[in-house]
Amino acid sequence: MDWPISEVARMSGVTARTLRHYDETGLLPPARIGANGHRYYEEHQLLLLQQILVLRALGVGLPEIGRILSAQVDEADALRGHHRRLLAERDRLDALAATVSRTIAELEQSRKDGNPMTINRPENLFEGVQPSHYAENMRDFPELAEEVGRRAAAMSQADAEAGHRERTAQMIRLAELMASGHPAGAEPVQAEVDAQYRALTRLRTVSAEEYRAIGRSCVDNDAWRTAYEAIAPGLAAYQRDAIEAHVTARLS
Amino acid sequence: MDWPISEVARMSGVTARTLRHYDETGLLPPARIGANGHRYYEEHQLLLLQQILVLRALGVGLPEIGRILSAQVDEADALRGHHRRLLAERDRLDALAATVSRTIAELEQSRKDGNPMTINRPENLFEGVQPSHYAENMRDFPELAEEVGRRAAAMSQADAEAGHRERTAQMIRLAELMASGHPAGAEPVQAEVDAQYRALTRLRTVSAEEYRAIGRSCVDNDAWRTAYEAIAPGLAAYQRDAIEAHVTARLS
DNA sequence: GGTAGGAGCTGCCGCAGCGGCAACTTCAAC
DNA sequence: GTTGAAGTTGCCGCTGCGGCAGCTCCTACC
Repeated sequence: MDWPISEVARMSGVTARTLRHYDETGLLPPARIGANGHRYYEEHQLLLLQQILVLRALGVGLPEIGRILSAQVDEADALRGHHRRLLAERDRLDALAATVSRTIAELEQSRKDGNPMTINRPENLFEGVQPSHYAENMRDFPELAEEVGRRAAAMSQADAEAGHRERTAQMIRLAELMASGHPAGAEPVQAEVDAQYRALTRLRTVSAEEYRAIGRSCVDNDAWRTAYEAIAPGLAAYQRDAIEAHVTARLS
Repeated sequence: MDWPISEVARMSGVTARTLRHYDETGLLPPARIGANGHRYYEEHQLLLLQQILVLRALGVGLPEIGRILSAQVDEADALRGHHRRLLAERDRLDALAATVSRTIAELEQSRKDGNPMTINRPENLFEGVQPSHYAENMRDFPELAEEVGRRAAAMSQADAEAGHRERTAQMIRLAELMASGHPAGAEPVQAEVDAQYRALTRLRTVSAEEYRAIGRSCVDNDAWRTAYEAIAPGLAAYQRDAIEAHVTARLS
């Protein structure tokens, strides 16, 4: 069973032009090419196309998609990965919708009050806008990521939201300490980090060297750094230094 | 209270380059420009930027975004519109995730069976991939759209899914009638359309002329036509003709 | 008062991912 | 045998920025 290009275009919703483009660039060659030069696709190509479109919907670039598909050993495993990422992206949109909802409420409130609308925490206007672009967040700590993933799957929606709010609150407390001039090694900062560390060890034992690596990731990992810097400039490095100091002072 | 470009970039997560680009193209000029040429943004600009980023996340092009923002009378109303579209987009991702999930199941089933994986309905591989790109679907029938929207909001997740499946089943039955050679005016086709029409009138009274217009929309409205054509080529026109015949034969 | 570093500015070039032609061939059907 | 739909290969163009270079500015420190 094979299909000509127009049928594949109809079934998948992409244009024939796009399919030709994917052939030209080597991303998705057809199963065979007729003596007349026409392209014919089989089931395997449809499965590949599905993956391509899913990844594209997640904002992955075509060259990167090509690498993922060619490096792929188990198709079902790969699909499970895509599935996870789709759900994460869905949650991001959910968060974005919640942000918009909050903005509406603030807008109406200020309209009722008559004051000209003053935004208290402008950062909050943009929660959920960061494009996830195939978040390979925790690739440096695969086991930890797995553990966290398993816990997250078991959590309810409300629990997940509460967790997220708590982490944000932690970051804001840290930002305030930074703004008020405390060096990273100062007592109140170290108390915060200690609380963070103990929350982490409740999940799993973390060695001093591992914790130091996590601290470095606050700056080195793109996604994490962005999250910190969105709260306040320099916060990522501040968190890293605070962890550094904590490890030196209390874990060695 | 105003912020320099780097602060806005940090808070919103976009680059300063992007903000300059939005100024150059007139999409988002800063609140004021200092004597030194530096750009400064105030709260109103942050609110506009939020809308720009939300719309961009929905796949709306920058020129279109510009038109929407300038045509906007009530900010809160506009935000409510964006909010609805965000939720719709989230649901699309949900559908896509479900499709992937189903593919995984089929893949594992065929692996257990040992047969080389045969796809029964290849179309099903691609449910949810059509980019919604600011679906202005029912703009031709604003009242009907509103009614449907209100019902949809009151429905549970399961109800909504069931409704979607039923509509898909209708389309497939129609496609089979078309494939077996029945003309659009033939009895079994007309029976289908009659059932559709009666389901519609249960929601709201629909005049003959209105129903004819809905029929034309199956072909003229991009989103609807795509949905029909994804099932079978020519199905959109077939549905339109069937409605046309139904109106002529039974509603006049 | 010099100067070093960071942030801002204005160009300008380039790239990804196609869309939209044009010009030609092929296929299926009547 | 003709005709209309569907296929092919090019090539040009667009969008939405990223990434420079080259310059100005401001602040801070010595």
